[in-house]
Amino acid sequence: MAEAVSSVSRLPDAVLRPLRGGNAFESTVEQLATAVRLGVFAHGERLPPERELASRLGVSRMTLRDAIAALRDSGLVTTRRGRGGGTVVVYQGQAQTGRTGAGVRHGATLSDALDFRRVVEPGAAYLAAGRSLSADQRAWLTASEREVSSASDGAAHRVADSRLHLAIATLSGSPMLIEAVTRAQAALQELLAAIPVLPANISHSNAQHKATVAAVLSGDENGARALMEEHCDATSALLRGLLG
Amino acid sequence: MAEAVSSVSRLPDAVLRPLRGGNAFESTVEQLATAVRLGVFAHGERLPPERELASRLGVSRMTLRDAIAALRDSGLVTTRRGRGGGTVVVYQGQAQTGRTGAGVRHGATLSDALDFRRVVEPGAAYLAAGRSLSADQRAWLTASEREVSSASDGAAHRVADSRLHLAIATLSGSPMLIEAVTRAQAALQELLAAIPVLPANISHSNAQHKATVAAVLSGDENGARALMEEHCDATSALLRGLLG
DNA sequence: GACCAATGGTCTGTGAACAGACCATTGACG
DNA sequence: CGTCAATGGTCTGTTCACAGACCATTGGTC
Repeated sequence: MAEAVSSVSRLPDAVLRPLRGGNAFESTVEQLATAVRLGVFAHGERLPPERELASRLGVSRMTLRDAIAALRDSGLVTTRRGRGGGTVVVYQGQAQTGRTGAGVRHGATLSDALDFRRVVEPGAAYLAAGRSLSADQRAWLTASEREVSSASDGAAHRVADSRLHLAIATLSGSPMLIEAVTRAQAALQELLAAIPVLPANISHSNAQHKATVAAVLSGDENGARALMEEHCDATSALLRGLLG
Repeated sequence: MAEAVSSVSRLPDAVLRPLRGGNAFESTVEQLATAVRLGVFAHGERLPPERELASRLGVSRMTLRDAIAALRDSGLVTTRRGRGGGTVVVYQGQAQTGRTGAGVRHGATLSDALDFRRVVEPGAAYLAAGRSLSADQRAWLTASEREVSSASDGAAHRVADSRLHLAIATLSGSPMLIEAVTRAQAALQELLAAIPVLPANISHSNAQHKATVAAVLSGDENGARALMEEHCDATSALLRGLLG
Protein backbone atom coordinates (compact mmCIF):
# COMPACT_ATOMS: atom_id res chain seq x y z
CA MET A 1 0.00 0.00 0.00
CA ALA A 2 2.73 2.43 0.81
CA GLU A 3 5.53 0.95 -1.27
CA ALA A 4 5.39 3.57 -3.96
CA VAL A 5 8.70 5.11 -2.93
CA SER A 6 12.01 3.35 -2.64
CA SER A 7 13.18 4.70 0.71
CA VAL A 8 9.93 4.13 2.51
CA SER A 9 9.10 6.62 5.15
CA ARG A 10 11.86 8.96 6.10
CA LEU A 11 9.30 10.51 8.35
CA PRO A 12 10.35 8.66 11.50
CA ASP A 13 13.91 9.89 11.11
CA ALA A 14 12.71 13.41 10.64
CA VAL A 15 10.17 13.44 13.39
CA LEU A 16 11.48 11.37 16.28
CA ARG A 17 13.48 13.60 18.55
CA PRO A 18 14.46 13.79 22.18
CA LEU A 19 11.81 15.38 24.32
CA ARG A 20 14.13 17.13 26.69
CA GLY A 21 17.74 18.11 26.48
CA GLY A 22 19.63 16.63 29.37
CA ASN A 23 18.45 16.72 32.95
CA ALA A 24 16.06 19.14 34.57
CA PHE A 25 18.83 21.05 36.26
CA GLU A 26 20.75 21.77 33.08
CA SER A 27 17.64 22.67 31.14
CA THR A 28 16.64 25.09 33.84
CA VAL A 29 20.04 26.75 33.94
CA GLU A 30 19.99 27.03 30.19
CA GLN A 31 16.52 28.48 30.08
CA LEU A 32 17.18 31.05 32.75
CA ALA A 33 20.57 32.02 31.37
CA THR A 34 19.04 32.43 27.95
CA ALA A 35 16.22 34.53 29.33
CA VAL A 36 18.73 36.80 31.00
CA ARG A 37 20.94 37.09 27.94
CA LEU A 38 17.93 37.80 25.73
CA GLY A 39 16.93 40.58 28.04
CA VAL A 40 13.69 38.92 29.10
CA PHE A 41 14.81 40.08 32.50
CA ALA A 42 16.46 43.46 32.28
CA HIS A 43 19.41 44.59 34.32
CA GLY A 44 18.39 45.25 37.90
CA GLU A 45 15.12 43.43 37.52
CA ARG A 46 14.04 40.89 40.14
CA LEU A 47 13.19 37.33 39.22
CA PRO A 48 9.86 36.08 40.52
CA PRO A 49 10.00 34.42 43.95
CA GLU A 50 11.48 30.95 43.83
CA ARG A 51 8.27 29.18 44.64
CA GLU A 52 6.40 30.90 41.86
CA LEU A 53 9.20 30.64 39.31
CA ALA A 54 9.63 26.96 40.05
CA SER A 55 6.00 26.21 39.40
CA ARG A 56 6.10 28.41 36.31
CA LEU A 57 8.97 26.41 34.91
CA GLY A 58 7.40 23.13 35.92
CA VAL A 59 10.34 22.18 38.06
CA SER A 60 10.82 21.59 41.79
CA ARG A 61 12.03 24.38 43.94
CA MET A 62 15.21 22.51 44.80
CA THR A 63 16.12 22.12 41.18
CA LEU A 64 15.35 25.74 40.49
CA ARG A 65 17.49 26.79 43.42
CA ASP A 66 20.41 24.77 42.11
CA ALA A 67 19.99 26.45 38.76
CA ILE A 68 19.90 29.89 40.32
CA ALA A 69 23.02 29.02 42.28
CA ALA A 70 24.71 28.23 38.99
CA LEU A 71 23.70 31.59 37.57
CA ARG A 72 24.99 33.25 40.70
CA ASP A 73 28.32 31.52 40.26
CA SER A 74 28.42 32.82 36.71
CA GLY A 75 27.82 36.31 37.99
CA LEU A 76 24.53 36.74 36.17
CA VAL A 77 22.43 37.34 39.27
CA THR A 78 22.75 38.19 42.92
CA THR A 79 20.50 37.04 45.73
CA ARG A 80 19.38 38.68 48.93
CA ARG A 81 16.97 37.24 51.37
CA GLY A 82 14.30 38.61 53.63
CA ARG A 83 11.27 40.59 52.74
CA GLY A 84 11.91 42.67 49.67
CA GLY A 85 14.82 40.42 48.88
CA GLY A 86 15.01 38.05 45.97
CA THR A 87 17.21 37.28 43.03
CA VAL A 88 18.26 40.24 40.94
CA VAL A 89 19.71 40.25 37.46
CA VAL A 90 23.08 41.89 37.01
CA TYR A 91 23.82 41.63 33.34
CA GLN A 92 24.07 44.26 30.71
CA GLY A 93 25.11 42.31 27.67
CA GLN A 94 28.68 41.38 28.41
CA ALA A 95 30.09 38.51 26.42
CA GLN A 96 29.80 35.32 28.37
CA THR A 97 33.00 34.18 29.97
CA GLY A 98 33.87 30.61 29.34
CA ARG A 99 30.61 29.78 27.61
CA THR A 100 31.95 26.83 25.67
CA GLY A 101 28.37 26.54 24.53
CA ALA A 102 26.78 23.46 23.07
CA GLY A 103 27.35 24.73 19.56
CA VAL A 104 24.03 25.97 18.38
CA ARG A 105 21.99 24.26 21.08
CA HIS A 106 20.21 20.99 20.60
CA GLY A 107 22.15 20.07 17.52
CA ALA A 108 20.39 22.68 15.50
CA THR A 109 22.73 23.99 12.88
CA LEU A 110 23.28 27.60 11.97
CA SER A 111 21.36 27.26 8.74
CA ASP A 112 18.51 25.63 10.54
CA ALA A 113 18.20 28.42 13.04
CA LEU A 114 18.39 31.09 10.37
CA ASP A 115 15.78 29.38 8.22
CA PHE A 116 13.55 28.87 11.19
CA ARG A 117 13.86 32.44 12.29
CA ARG A 118 13.15 33.71 8.84
CA VAL A 119 9.85 31.84 8.98
CA VAL A 120 8.65 32.51 12.49
CA GLU A 121 9.68 36.11 13.03
CA PRO A 122 7.98 37.46 9.93
CA GLY A 123 5.02 35.28 10.81
CA ALA A 124 4.86 36.86 14.23
CA ALA A 125 5.06 40.34 12.74
CA TYR A 126 2.25 39.47 10.37
CA LEU A 127 0.03 38.27 13.17
CA ALA A 128 0.86 41.18 15.42
CA ALA A 129 -0.05 43.60 12.66
CA GLY A 130 -3.37 41.86 12.29
CA ARG A 131 -4.36 42.38 15.90
CA SER A 132 -5.96 45.38 17.40
CA LEU A 133 -3.43 46.52 19.95
CA SER A 134 -4.20 48.36 23.15
CA ALA A 135 -2.66 51.73 23.83
CA ASP A 136 -0.40 50.06 26.33
CA GLN A 137 0.79 47.53 23.82
CA ARG A 138 1.41 50.17 21.19
CA ALA A 139 3.42 52.20 23.67
CA TRP A 140 5.40 49.16 24.65
CA LEU A 141 6.29 48.43 21.07
CA THR A 142 7.31 52.00 20.39
CA ALA A 143 9.37 52.15 23.55
CA SER A 144 11.08 48.87 22.70
CA GLU A 145 12.00 50.18 19.31
CA ARG A 146 13.35 53.38 20.80
CA GLU A 147 15.44 51.41 23.27
CA VAL A 148 17.14 49.64 20.42
CA SER A 149 17.98 52.70 18.39
CA SER A 150 19.19 54.59 21.40
CA ALA A 151 21.38 51.80 22.73
CA SER A 152 24.76 53.12 23.68
CA ASP A 153 27.00 50.18 22.87
CA GLY A 154 26.96 46.89 21.04
CA ALA A 155 26.09 44.81 24.06
CA ALA A 156 23.14 46.97 25.04
CA HIS A 157 22.03 46.99 21.45
CA ARG A 158 21.93 43.23 21.31
CA VAL A 159 19.81 42.94 24.42
CA ALA A 160 17.42 45.67 23.31
CA ASP A 161 17.18 44.02 19.91
CA SER A 162 16.13 40.72 21.45
CA ARG A 163 13.61 42.49 23.59
CA LEU A 164 12.06 44.18 20.60
CA HIS A 165 11.81 40.96 18.65
CA LEU A 166 10.29 39.17 21.61
CA ALA A 167 7.88 42.04 22.12
CA ILE A 168 6.64 41.68 18.57
CA ALA A 169 6.31 37.96 19.05
CA THR A 170 4.38 38.53 22.24
CA LEU A 171 1.98 40.84 20.50
CA SER A 172 1.25 38.12 17.98
CA GLY A 173 -0.80 36.60 20.77
CA SER A 174 0.21 33.07 19.94
CA PRO A 175 2.06 31.28 22.74
CA MET A 176 3.37 28.67 20.37
CA LEU A 177 4.80 31.36 18.15
CA ILE A 178 6.27 33.21 21.10
CA GLU A 179 8.05 30.07 22.08
CA ALA A 180 9.25 29.55 18.54
CA VAL A 181 10.66 33.04 18.31
CA THR A 182 12.29 32.64 21.69
CA ARG A 183 13.96 29.49 20.52
CA ALA A 184 15.16 31.11 17.35
CA GLN A 185 16.56 34.06 19.25
CA ALA A 186 18.21 31.78 21.77
CA ALA A 187 19.79 29.69 19.07
CA LEU A 188 21.24 32.74 17.35
CA GLN A 189 22.14 34.72 20.43
CA GLU A 190 25.69 33.52 20.80
CA LEU A 191 26.28 33.81 17.08
CA LEU A 192 24.94 37.33 16.97
CA ALA A 193 27.22 38.23 19.82
CA ALA A 194 30.10 37.36 17.53
CA ILE A 195 29.15 39.82 14.83
CA PRO A 196 31.35 42.87 14.86
CA VAL A 197 29.22 45.91 15.46
CA LEU A 198 29.48 48.09 12.41
CA PRO A 199 27.68 51.43 12.58
CA ALA A 200 26.39 50.92 9.07
CA ASN A 201 24.75 47.63 10.01
CA ILE A 202 23.29 49.08 13.15
CA SER A 203 21.75 52.00 11.42
CA HIS A 204 20.37 49.83 8.66
CA SER A 205 18.94 47.47 11.23
CA ASN A 206 17.44 50.37 13.14
CA ALA A 207 15.71 51.64 10.03
CA GLN A 208 14.24 48.20 9.43
CA HIS A 209 13.05 48.00 13.00
CA LYS A 210 11.40 51.35 12.72
CA ALA A 211 9.67 50.46 9.49
CA THR A 212 8.54 47.10 10.81
CA VAL A 213 7.13 48.58 13.98
CA ALA A 214 5.34 51.24 11.96
CA ALA A 215 3.81 48.56 9.77
CA VAL A 216 2.69 46.56 12.77
CA LEU A 217 1.16 49.64 14.36
CA SER A 218 -0.67 50.58 11.21
CA GLY A 219 -2.04 47.10 10.76
CA ASP A 220 -0.19 46.43 7.53
CA GLU A 221 0.17 42.67 7.84
CA ASN A 222 1.94 41.96 4.60
CA GLY A 223 4.17 44.98 4.96
CA ALA A 224 5.19 43.96 8.46
CA ARG A 225 5.99 40.50 7.28
CA ALA A 226 7.96 41.63 4.26
CA LEU A 227 9.95 44.11 6.30
CA MET A 228 10.76 41.55 8.93
CA GLU A 229 11.84 39.17 6.21
CA GLU A 230 14.23 41.76 4.86
CA HIS A 231 15.52 42.29 8.34
CA CYS A 232 16.11 38.58 8.87
CA ASP A 233 17.75 38.28 5.50
CA ALA A 234 20.13 41.09 6.34
CA THR A 235 21.14 39.40 9.57
CA SER A 236 21.45 36.07 7.79
CA ALA A 237 23.72 37.51 5.16
CA LEU A 238 25.88 39.03 7.84
CA LEU A 239 26.14 35.82 9.82
CA ARG A 240 26.62 33.59 6.84
CA GLY A 241 29.32 35.85 5.53
CA LEU A 242 31.17 35.77 8.79
CA LEU A 243 30.73 32.19 9.78
CA GLY A 244 29.75 30.12 6.83
CA MET B 1 16.12 53.44 32.39
CA ALA B 2 13.43 50.96 31.45
CA GLU B 3 10.44 52.64 33.06
CA ALA B 4 9.06 54.06 29.86
CA VAL B 5 6.09 51.73 29.92
CA SER B 6 3.55 51.34 32.66
CA SER B 7 3.33 47.57 32.87
CA VAL B 8 7.05 46.99 32.80
CA SER B 9 8.12 43.86 31.05
CA ARG B 10 5.42 41.46 30.21
CA LEU B 11 8.16 39.45 28.60
CA PRO B 12 8.70 37.09 31.53
CA ASP B 13 5.05 36.13 31.55
CA ALA B 14 5.16 35.46 27.87
CA VAL B 15 8.42 33.60 27.78
CA LEU B 16 8.71 31.51 30.92
CA ARG B 17 7.15 28.17 30.28
CA PRO B 18 7.48 24.60 31.52
CA LEU B 19 10.26 22.72 29.82
CA ARG B 20 8.54 19.37 29.76
CA GLY B 21 4.95 18.31 30.02
CA GLY B 22 4.63 15.89 32.88
CA ASN B 23 6.91 12.93 33.43
CA ALA B 24 9.06 11.11 30.92
CA PHE B 25 6.65 8.23 30.67
CA GLU B 26 3.65 10.33 29.78
CA SER B 27 5.57 12.44 27.32
CA THR B 28 6.83 9.34 25.61
CA VAL B 29 3.38 7.82 25.34
CA GLU B 30 2.07 11.06 23.97
CA GLN B 31 4.83 11.44 21.44
CA LEU B 32 4.52 7.90 20.16
CA ALA B 33 0.74 7.95 20.08
CA THR B 34 0.86 11.21 18.17
CA ALA B 35 3.39 9.83 15.73
CA VAL B 36 1.11 6.89 15.06
CA ARG B 37 -1.99 8.99 14.69
CA LEU B 38 -0.19 11.39 12.35
CA GLY B 39 0.86 8.49 10.21
CA VAL B 40 4.55 8.96 10.88
CA PHE B 41 4.41 5.21 11.23
CA ALA B 42 2.03 3.73 8.74
CA HIS B 43 -0.24 0.78 9.38
CA GLY B 44 1.76 -2.43 9.46
CA GLU B 45 5.04 -0.62 9.81
CA ARG B 46 7.51 -1.73 12.46
CA LEU B 47 8.84 0.65 15.06
CA PRO B 48 12.61 0.77 15.40
CA PRO B 49 14.06 -1.70 17.92
CA GLU B 50 13.51 -0.61 21.49
CA ARG B 51 17.14 0.13 22.19
CA GLU B 52 17.46 2.39 19.18
CA LEU B 53 14.12 4.09 19.65
CA ALA B 54 14.87 4.75 23.29
CA SER B 55 18.12 6.48 22.52
CA ARG B 56 16.44 8.36 19.69
CA LEU B 57 13.85 9.72 22.06
CA GLY B 58 16.41 10.44 24.73
CA VAL B 59 14.70 8.19 27.21
CA SER B 60 15.67 4.99 28.99
CA ARG B 61 14.65 1.69 27.56
CA MET B 62 12.52 0.89 30.59
CA THR B 63 10.53 4.07 30.18
CA LEU B 64 10.12 3.48 26.49
CA ARG B 65 8.93 -0.04 27.16
CA ASP B 66 6.35 1.20 29.60
CA ALA B 67 5.15 3.65 26.98
CA ILE B 68 4.93 0.95 24.35
CA ALA B 69 2.99 -1.20 26.77
CA ALA B 70 0.52 1.64 27.13
CA LEU B 71 0.13 1.85 23.35
CA ARG B 72 -0.36 -1.88 23.24
CA ASP B 73 -3.09 -1.59 25.83
CA SER B 74 -4.73 1.04 23.66
CA GLY B 75 -4.61 -1.30 20.71
CA LEU B 76 -2.35 0.93 18.64
CA VAL B 77 0.46 -1.58 18.29
CA THR B 78 1.23 -5.23 18.70
CA THR B 79 4.51 -6.76 19.76
CA ARG B 80 6.23 -9.98 18.85
CA ARG B 81 9.60 -11.06 20.00
CA GLY B 82 12.44 -12.98 18.53
CA ARG B 83 14.40 -12.24 15.42
CA GLY B 84 12.24 -10.44 12.91
CA GLY B 85 9.90 -9.53 15.72
CA GLY B 86 9.31 -6.07 17.04
CA THR B 87 6.50 -3.67 17.62
CA VAL B 88 4.13 -3.19 14.74
CA VAL B 89 1.62 -0.43 14.22
CA VAL B 90 -1.99 -1.45 13.82
CA TYR B 91 -3.84 1.76 13.25
CA GLN B 92 -5.63 3.04 10.22
CA GLY B 93 -7.14 6.23 11.45
CA GLN B 94 -9.91 5.09 13.71
CA ALA B 95 -11.18 7.63 16.17
CA GLN B 96 -9.50 7.20 19.50
CA THR B 97 -11.53 5.44 22.11
CA GLY B 98 -11.69 7.16 25.41
CA ARG B 99 -9.15 9.81 24.53
CA THR B 100 -10.30 12.36 27.04
CA GLY B 101 -7.42 14.40 25.67
CA ALA B 102 -5.77 17.33 27.42
CA GLY B 103 -7.80 19.77 25.38
CA VAL B 104 -5.42 21.10 22.78
CA ARG B 105 -2.28 19.82 24.45
CA HIS B 106 -0.07 21.94 26.65
CA GLY B 107 -2.70 24.56 27.22
CA ALA B 108 -2.36 25.80 23.71
CA THR B 109 -5.68 27.07 22.54
CA LEU B 110 -7.31 26.33 19.23
CA SER B 111 -6.60 29.79 17.92
CA ASP B 112 -3.00 29.50 18.92
CA ALA B 113 -2.53 26.26 17.07
CA LEU B 114 -4.25 27.56 13.97
CA ASP B 115 -2.21 30.74 13.94
CA PHE B 116 0.95 28.82 14.50
CA ARG B 117 0.18 26.39 11.76
CA ARG B 118 -0.65 29.14 9.36
CA VAL B 119 2.84 30.52 9.92
CA VAL B 120 4.99 27.42 9.96
CA GLU B 121 3.39 25.31 7.27
CA PRO B 122 3.54 27.95 4.57
CA GLY B 123 7.06 28.72 5.74
CA ALA B 124 8.00 25.09 5.29
CA ALA B 125 6.47 25.03 1.83
CA TYR B 126 8.40 28.14 0.93
CA LEU B 127 11.69 26.64 2.06
CA ALA B 128 11.02 23.31 0.42
CA ALA B 129 10.32 25.04 -2.86
CA GLY B 130 13.62 26.84 -2.57
CA ARG B 131 15.64 23.64 -2.30
CA SER B 132 16.89 21.52 -5.10
CA LEU B 133 15.21 18.22 -4.48
CA SER B 134 16.57 14.83 -5.43
CA ALA B 135 14.60 12.56 -7.71
CA ASP B 136 13.80 10.45 -4.69
CA GLN B 137 12.45 13.38 -2.78
CA ARG B 138 10.35 14.56 -5.70
CA ALA B 139 8.92 11.11 -6.09
CA TRP B 140 8.16 10.93 -2.39
CA LEU B 141 6.29 14.19 -2.51
CA THR B 142 4.30 13.18 -5.55
CA ALA B 143 3.47 9.82 -4.03
CA SER B 144 2.40 11.44 -0.77
CA GLU B 145 0.08 13.74 -2.64
CA ARG B 146 -1.39 10.87 -4.57
CA GLU B 147 -1.97 8.93 -1.37
CA VAL B 148 -4.10 11.75 -0.05
CA SER B 149 -6.25 12.19 -3.10
CA SER B 150 -6.78 8.48 -3.46
CA ALA B 151 -7.65 7.86 0.15
CA SER B 152 -10.70 5.69 0.42
CA ASP B 153 -12.33 7.00 3.58
CA GLY B 154 -12.14 9.92 5.97
CA ALA B 155 -9.82 8.25 8.41
CA ALA B 156 -7.31 7.23 5.77
CA HIS B 157 -7.54 10.69 4.29
CA ARG B 158 -6.61 12.28 7.58
CA VAL B 159 -3.54 10.14 8.04
CA ALA B 160 -2.41 10.65 4.47
CA ASP B 161 -2.96 14.37 4.83
CA SER B 162 -0.69 14.51 7.87
CA ARG B 163 1.90 12.50 6.06
CA LEU B 164 1.89 14.90 3.13
CA HIS B 165 2.23 17.94 5.33
CA LEU B 166 5.04 16.34 7.28
CA ALA B 167 6.72 15.35 4.04
CA ILE B 168 6.71 18.94 2.88
CA ALA B 169 8.07 20.02 6.24
CA THR B 170 10.78 17.41 6.02
CA LEU B 171 11.82 18.65 2.61
CA SER B 172 12.28 22.10 4.04
CA GLY B 173 15.46 20.70 5.50
CA SER B 174 15.09 22.56 8.77
CA PRO B 175 14.78 20.32 11.81
CA MET B 176 13.40 23.14 13.89
CA LEU B 177 10.69 23.72 11.32
CA ILE B 178 9.94 20.04 11.05
CA GLU B 179 9.40 19.96 14.75
CA ALA B 180 7.22 23.04 14.59
CA VAL B 181 5.02 21.56 11.89
CA THR B 182 4.81 18.31 13.81
CA ARG B 183 3.62 20.18 16.86
CA ALA B 184 1.07 22.10 14.89
CA GLN B 185 -0.26 18.93 13.30
CA ALA B 186 -0.34 17.17 16.65
CA ALA B 187 -2.22 20.03 18.23
CA LEU B 188 -4.84 20.03 15.52
CA GLN B 189 -5.08 16.31 14.98
CA GLU B 190 -7.88 15.61 17.38
CA LEU B 191 -9.77 18.65 16.22
CA LEU B 192 -9.42 17.72 12.59
CA ALA B 193 -10.74 14.29 13.43
CA ALA B 194 -13.92 16.00 14.53
CA ILE B 195 -14.58 17.67 11.20
CA PRO B 196 -17.28 15.93 9.25
CA VAL B 197 -15.87 14.73 5.99
CA LEU B 198 -17.69 16.54 3.22
CA PRO B 199 -16.79 15.51 -0.31
CA ALA B 200 -16.68 19.15 -1.34
CA ASN B 201 -14.12 19.98 1.29
CA ILE B 202 -12.03 16.97 0.43
CA SER B 203 -11.92 17.76 -3.22
CA HIS B 204 -11.10 21.39 -2.58
CA SER B 205 -8.37 20.34 -0.21
CA ASN B 206 -7.01 17.87 -2.74
CA ALA B 207 -6.82 20.56 -5.37
CA GLN B 208 -4.87 22.77 -3.01
CA HIS B 209 -2.52 19.95 -2.19
CA LYS B 210 -1.91 19.29 -5.83
CA ALA B 211 -1.22 22.93 -6.56
CA THR B 212 1.05 23.32 -3.57
CA VAL B 213 3.07 20.25 -4.44
CA ALA B 214 3.36 21.46 -8.01
CA ALA B 215 4.64 24.81 -6.80
CA VAL B 216 7.17 23.16 -4.54
CA LEU B 217 8.37 20.92 -7.32
CA SER B 218 8.74 23.80 -9.72
CA GLY B 219 10.66 25.88 -7.22
CA ASP B 220 8.02 28.54 -6.93
CA GLU B 221 8.68 29.65 -3.37
CA ASN B 222 6.13 32.39 -3.09
CA GLY B 223 3.53 30.37 -4.91
CA ALA B 224 4.03 27.42 -2.62
CA ARG B 225 3.71 29.62 0.40
CA ALA B 226 0.63 31.40 -0.84
CA LEU B 227 -1.08 28.16 -1.76
CA MET B 228 -0.30 26.62 1.58
CA GLU B 229 -1.65 29.70 3.27
CA GLU B 230 -4.90 29.34 1.40
CA HIS B 231 -5.01 25.72 2.39
CA CYS B 232 -4.48 26.54 6.05
CA ASP B 233 -7.05 29.29 5.88
CA ALA B 234 -9.59 26.89 4.45
CA THR B 235 -9.00 24.42 7.25
CA SER B 236 -9.11 27.21 9.79
CA ALA B 237 -12.41 28.46 8.52
CA LEU B 238 -13.82 24.98 8.69
CA LEU B 239 -12.61 24.37 12.23
CA ARG B 240 -13.54 27.79 13.51
CA GLY B 241 -16.96 27.44 12.05
CA LEU B 242 -17.53 24.11 13.69
CA LEU B 243 -15.97 24.72 17.04
CA GLY B 244 -16.32 28.24 17.90
C1' DG C 1 19.97 -29.83 13.16
C1' DA C 2 23.21 -26.55 15.39
C1' DC C 3 24.37 -22.24 15.85
C1' DC C 4 23.89 -17.43 15.91
C1' DA C 5 21.98 -12.93 15.62
C1' DA C 6 18.23 -9.92 16.48
C1' DT C 7 14.80 -8.82 19.04
C1' DG C 8 11.66 -8.26 23.21
C1' DG C 9 11.49 -9.25 28.54
C1' DT C 10 13.32 -8.87 33.35
C1' DC C 11 16.00 -7.54 37.30
C1' DT C 12 18.84 -4.53 40.37
C1' DG C 13 21.26 -0.81 42.23
C1' DT C 14 22.08 4.22 41.84
C1' DG C 15 21.14 8.88 41.34
C1' DA C 16 17.96 12.62 40.11
C1' DA C 17 13.97 15.10 41.04
C1' DC C 18 10.18 15.92 43.71
C1' DA C 19 6.95 17.35 47.52
C1' DG C 20 6.49 19.50 51.50
C1' DA C 21 7.63 20.77 55.97
C1' DC C 22 10.43 23.67 58.52
C1' DC C 23 14.23 27.38 59.58
C1' DA C 24 16.48 32.06 58.99
C1' DT C 25 16.60 36.72 57.59
C1' DT C 26 14.92 40.94 56.37
C1' DG C 27 12.01 44.87 56.02
C1' DA C 28 7.35 46.96 56.45
C1' DC C 29 3.67 48.44 59.38
C1' DG C 30 1.19 49.27 63.31
C1' DC D 1 9.52 48.62 69.41
C1' DG D 2 7.10 44.43 68.51
C1' DT D 3 4.86 41.75 65.17
C1' DC D 4 4.10 39.91 60.83
C1' DA D 5 4.65 38.88 56.05
C1' DA D 6 7.65 37.84 52.34
C1' DT D 7 11.41 35.97 50.92
C1' DG D 8 15.58 32.79 50.54
C1' DG D 9 17.81 28.48 52.92
C1' DT D 10 17.75 23.62 54.62
C1' DC D 11 16.37 18.99 55.55
C1' DT D 12 13.99 14.33 54.75
C1' DG D 13 11.66 10.67 52.81
C1' DT D 14 9.63 9.03 48.45
C1' DT D 15 9.13 8.24 43.70
C1' DC D 16 10.85 8.25 39.09
C1' DA D 17 14.17 7.44 35.62
C1' DC D 18 18.27 5.56 34.34
C1' DA D 19 22.09 2.40 33.04
C1' DG D 20 23.40 -1.86 32.14
C1' DA D 21 23.62 -6.59 32.75
C1' DC D 22 21.26 -10.65 31.93
C1' DC D 23 17.28 -13.92 30.24
C1' DA D 24 13.92 -15.70 26.66
C1' DT D 25 12.20 -16.29 22.14
C1' DT D 26 12.36 -16.44 17.39
C1' DG D 27 13.95 -17.13 12.76
C1' DG D 28 17.71 -17.18 9.55
C1' DT D 29 22.15 -19.45 8.03
C1' DC D 30 25.44 -22.87 7.51
